[in-house]
Amino acid sequence: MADDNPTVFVVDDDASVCKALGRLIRSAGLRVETFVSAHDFLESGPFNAAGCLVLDVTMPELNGLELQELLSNENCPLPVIFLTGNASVPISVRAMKGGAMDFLEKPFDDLTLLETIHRAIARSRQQVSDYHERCQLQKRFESLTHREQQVFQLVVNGLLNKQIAYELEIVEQTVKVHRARVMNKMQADSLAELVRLAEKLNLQNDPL
Amino acid sequence: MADDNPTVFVVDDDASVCKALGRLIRSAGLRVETFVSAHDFLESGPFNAAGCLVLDVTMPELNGLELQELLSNENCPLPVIFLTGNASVPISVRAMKGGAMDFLEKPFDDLTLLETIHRAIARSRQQVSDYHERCQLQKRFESLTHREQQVFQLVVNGLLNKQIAYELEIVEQTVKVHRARVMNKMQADSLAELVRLAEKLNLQNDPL
DNA sequence: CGCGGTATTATACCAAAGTCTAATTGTTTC
DNA sequence: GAAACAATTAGACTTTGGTATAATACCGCG
Repeated sequence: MADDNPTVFVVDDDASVCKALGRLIRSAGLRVETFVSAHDFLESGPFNAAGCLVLDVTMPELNGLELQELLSNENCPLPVIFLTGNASVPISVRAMKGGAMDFLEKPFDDLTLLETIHRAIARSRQQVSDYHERCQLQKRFESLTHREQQVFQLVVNGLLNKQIAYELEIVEQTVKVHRARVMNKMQADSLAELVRLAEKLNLQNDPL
Repeated sequence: MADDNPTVFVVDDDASVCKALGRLIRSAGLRVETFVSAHDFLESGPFNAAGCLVLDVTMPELNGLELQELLSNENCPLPVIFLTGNASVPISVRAMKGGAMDFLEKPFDDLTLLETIHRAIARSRQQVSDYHERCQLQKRFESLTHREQQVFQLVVNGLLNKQIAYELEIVEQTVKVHRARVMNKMQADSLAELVRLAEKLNLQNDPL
């Protein structure tokens, strides 16, 4: 929806590998950017569009696993595919536990890699669109005044206007005013929708 | 809540390994059952209580990976921890992609294994309780008549009674009757709660 | 000080939802 | 065929929710 031209980022300290991978991926009709170090890659950020990352595990300075961890801490929407020549089980397990899309040993099958890349991009698209949606929601929520947020919370907890009024020690009419503004600002046109928005915002259910 | 005595199932074709693992896990205060083959284990099912599975990868007949896949197809609530002597990267990756909790190489650290087991059990508890909640919900939903299910769907889509009446080509009063029965049978005491129940039931939002 | 934003309340009214009683119809089941 | 269940509708009534207009009060900022 946003950017229908996803980029595959290739990071490998071996320039010839970068070149070969770039050629392969480009041949599949995808945009590619290659980097011979994690630092080079990081400088080209930030990454908020869909895409994926093809990563060599063993690199000087910042290796593949470290880069993966660093990115995941920043909610980077790029799924990671590891490539490696001399891998060990603990490393591959760590990579997968870290949320890697796949972990391929060289020499790998070109088609396998391309297929994995396509799955990664599909996931990335989903992540990016979810993220955007959540951002917009969050923005709307923050546009609510404190009182409106309180009323929002209590409304989606299922309380009646009169009960909300009692909780907040105000009058029912005041609740109605806040409630109407909540519906407007959150762009919800039914209570059902408002509840769903609250769920997406992780508004707790129980807390009084 | 349900069963506060989780069982660790150990499956390894080497009886002495079973024995040693049993001793170790029991020493941590957990209930253990050991099996020397996947078939033996499967016959002791079904497994609907919390627990976890400690699994050798290489076994005759049905190996660890195959057993994992088989169980995951049945929504088995037992997280799997793999143990292996002679592992390869592709196998560990496949295991992790299959949702394994961890993949440990022998010789492994006892404490590491126990810690992993505890995390697995915690996850299993969550899965079991989610599953039970979902079952109860599903039962309630199925206790609704067809008409009531239709009304349910349209209500949580945010339609007004009169709109629902128009959709179903009936009169508003009839909708009210169905709606009241839905609230009763679903044990929801507010529209907000009903919407949340619908979400948990994966009732689609849009479809007319 | 005046202006804008927020919170509050009152009044009044309409629309929507919930409840209760009661009746009719069709289907299934014993 | 009677009993049980499901679906439907009518009528009457109450409660709740939504909307509009208006007014008061507080606060911070320029």
